Amino acid sequence: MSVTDIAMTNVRFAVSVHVLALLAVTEGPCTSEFIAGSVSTNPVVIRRLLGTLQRAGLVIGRTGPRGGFLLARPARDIRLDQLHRLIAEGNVSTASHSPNFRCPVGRVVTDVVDRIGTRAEKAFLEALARETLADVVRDVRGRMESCKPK
Amino acid sequence: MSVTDIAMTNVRFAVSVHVLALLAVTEGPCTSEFIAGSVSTNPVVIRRLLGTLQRAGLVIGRTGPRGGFLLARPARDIRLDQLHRLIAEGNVSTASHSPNFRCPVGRVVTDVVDRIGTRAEKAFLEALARETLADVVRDVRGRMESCKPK
DNA sequence: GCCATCTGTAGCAATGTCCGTTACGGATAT
DNA sequence: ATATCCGTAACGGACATTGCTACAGATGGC
Repeated sequence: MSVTDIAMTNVRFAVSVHVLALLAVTEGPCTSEFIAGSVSTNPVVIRRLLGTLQRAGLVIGRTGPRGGFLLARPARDIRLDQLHRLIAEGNVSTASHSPNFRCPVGRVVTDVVDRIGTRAEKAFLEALARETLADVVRDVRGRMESCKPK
Repeated sequence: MSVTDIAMTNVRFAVSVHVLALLAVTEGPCTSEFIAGSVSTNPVVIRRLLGTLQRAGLVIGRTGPRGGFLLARPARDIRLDQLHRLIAEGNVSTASHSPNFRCPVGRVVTDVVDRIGTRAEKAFLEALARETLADVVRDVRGRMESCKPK
């Protein structure tokens, strides 16, 4: 994704960061209803999103009373580029079209566009890879302190 | 852009690169119908897209017989990041949601996500900025030579 | 001046994606 | 046992984008 597009897709990334930070800050498991309250959405939306993260091994969902979601690993072992790859799968920034192959330009332009997009997307993900969830949590905690109503 | 295509959103960037390369390679003005033939789409779609590029000063559209579209500047003066900014306006990678501000995490997480997205988007655009339309055209010409049916 | 050519744009149907919601089955602490 | 909570299917609505028709306006060639 990327920068290119991502209208709604990016909301999913933002929500994912939000939820993971919430799980890191909170002690004990968080129910989808509690999380949905913080995100301002529906619990099912949260369960759907965290289902993806659970299959990737980032969180654990437990059913039953006292259940909810927990981080599956320490925050410093979750890199933001991994998260973005999970969430934005398929929404590459340089999605390409299907030109007319009988035109000499159309026949080759797809490869050129792919090369450009791959390079830019790599730079995007490398920037995300420089930060982990632990960095995010540190930032969140710092801002929570400084705006505490007291 | 057929029905089976995956991400529709970023196709506009790919088509823009395609069209600009076509304009650079072709001598004289190109009609929207000719361009649409190369892109495999409808002439109106081309006119809509090139309308945006025209307002940004990248191309010139001339009405009437012998009319069509021309590049408004030399290819080396069109950087790909400018093009992407034009096309993907609004679809920034930093799209964020609207959390519950009564939650201490929700209250601050938007700023954190914005910071992350801005940084990654900057890296994306800087990668694009390293290339101009002239580089694209050189690449296209090279590939046209090597796959010429002869 | 007349006319054929082309852009510029509005309007509309079709398509696809994502979200929010309801509903229900299954798992599990107590 | 039972209340709690996840997992998932299903459905409607909101929204974006594309493809298309139609027509007004500009313009070069005769």
